[in-house]
Amino acid sequence: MLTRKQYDLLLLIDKRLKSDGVPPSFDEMKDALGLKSKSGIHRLITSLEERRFIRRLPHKARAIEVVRLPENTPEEEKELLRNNGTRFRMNSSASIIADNNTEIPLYGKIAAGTPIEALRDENEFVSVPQNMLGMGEHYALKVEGDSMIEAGILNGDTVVIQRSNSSENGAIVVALVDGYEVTLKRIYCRQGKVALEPANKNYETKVLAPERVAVQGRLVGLLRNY
Amino acid sequence: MLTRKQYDLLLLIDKRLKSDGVPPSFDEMKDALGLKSKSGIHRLITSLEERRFIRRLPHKARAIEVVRLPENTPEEEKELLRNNGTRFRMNSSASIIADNNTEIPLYGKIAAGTPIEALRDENEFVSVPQNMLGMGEHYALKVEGDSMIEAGILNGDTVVIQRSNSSENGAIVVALVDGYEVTLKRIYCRQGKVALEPANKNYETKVLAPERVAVQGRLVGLLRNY
DNA sequence: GTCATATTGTTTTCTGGTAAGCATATTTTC
DNA sequence: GAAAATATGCTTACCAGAAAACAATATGAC
Repeated sequence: MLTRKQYDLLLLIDKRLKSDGVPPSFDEMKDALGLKSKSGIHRLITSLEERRFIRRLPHKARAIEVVRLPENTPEEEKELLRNNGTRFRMNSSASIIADNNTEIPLYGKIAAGTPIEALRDENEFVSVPQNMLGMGEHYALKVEGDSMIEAGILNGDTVVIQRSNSSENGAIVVALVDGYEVTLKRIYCRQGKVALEPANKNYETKVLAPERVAVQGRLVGLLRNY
Repeated sequence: MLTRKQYDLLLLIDKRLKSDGVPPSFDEMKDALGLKSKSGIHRLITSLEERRFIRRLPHKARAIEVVRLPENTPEEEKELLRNNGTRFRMNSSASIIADNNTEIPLYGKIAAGTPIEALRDENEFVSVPQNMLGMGEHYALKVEGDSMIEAGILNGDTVVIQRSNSSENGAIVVALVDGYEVTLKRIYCRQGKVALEPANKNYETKVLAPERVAVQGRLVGLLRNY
């Protein structure tokens, strides 16, 4: 996940945050890593941000925050981290990864009849209360259209999806039909067929052969802003 | 996240709050940081407010509150903070967990026709994505009943309310009627009367004299778990 | 009205972050 | 093993923001 330099820099920032409370400036990082210019640091920082190990405010001095540390931190280092903050361990070290990972990627929009727009590389994220997340991988989609309006899912809502290939009967899922059309629908299995049922009288339930339908995830949460 | 000055000032305010119960004035802060003018303090305070470390009331003397402390306060200082006072610990540790999720109090349930159950002292909290919150104070309510179902607000949903006494026409608000009945409704002002309109054909719009209705807050967000 | 507190403005200085260009390792891929 | 992609190193230059100082108002408290 990280290169040596990126990793070293991340640990440095984390260390400094814990010892001083203030993150190092680019110049200080430059010195600490033994570089002669800041631009290298700039690129490392950019990578770390892209990979969501740190978060920052653009154009602000020392506006860096460590979001998480890499999982594979060597044992000795982990030991160190652990001893650094026994009581407040929740915010230090890798435990963050497990329970506090509250940002999930926003993959795009979903609407009846149109495929998801591929936004994945744009690196957009949505923050979600962690109690909304269960096990496994989650992502978010923006709902477009009114096909699920009777289930209280409105145009513009953000839905939280747990990645999964299976589904219980009657669950609301993200389903891929014929490999290109993605919809958010209630799913039922009836006599060897799969029914995708919208929650809007103006739309029709589609009954399809199981081969044509691939479940991509299960609806686990919904967020709406007014 | 913070520069040295910002960080020092934040700790100073926190310390004074805990030892005296009263935040320092601008002048006192100026002296404590060894500045020769208050304007610097003003700017530091502004940055701290921007970054949501403190909250303040405009035009009020010493109206500063510490919302949270930086994630990576050095251990010794944290130790101090822990021993000094529990006052703000809930808040700070809560937001430490996940910077992007703030915890707001869950005051109880709200339903057409029945008052909010007072849960306030039970100290229940709900975590919400920070981008759902605007300025001011927020709280959460659990929706009971189906009176707003056509607005996509279902039984069991959690609504996020921004405390406020006023409202725009057509907004969904928490309204207190005759001092005892609390409902979540769309509000309209018509010819000197106030209309509280449910989003369900089976319920009726109430038209009341303005004196009988007190707006308690404005709907700003909604959370649902499946 | 007076005093203490807050807000706003301007200027200057300096630190810190951004950016582009080019060179050099290092890793990946075929 | 060579080509390609990625990561890193270094330089220079530029610009934005942080900070300090001083001044002038505005506002709330009493």
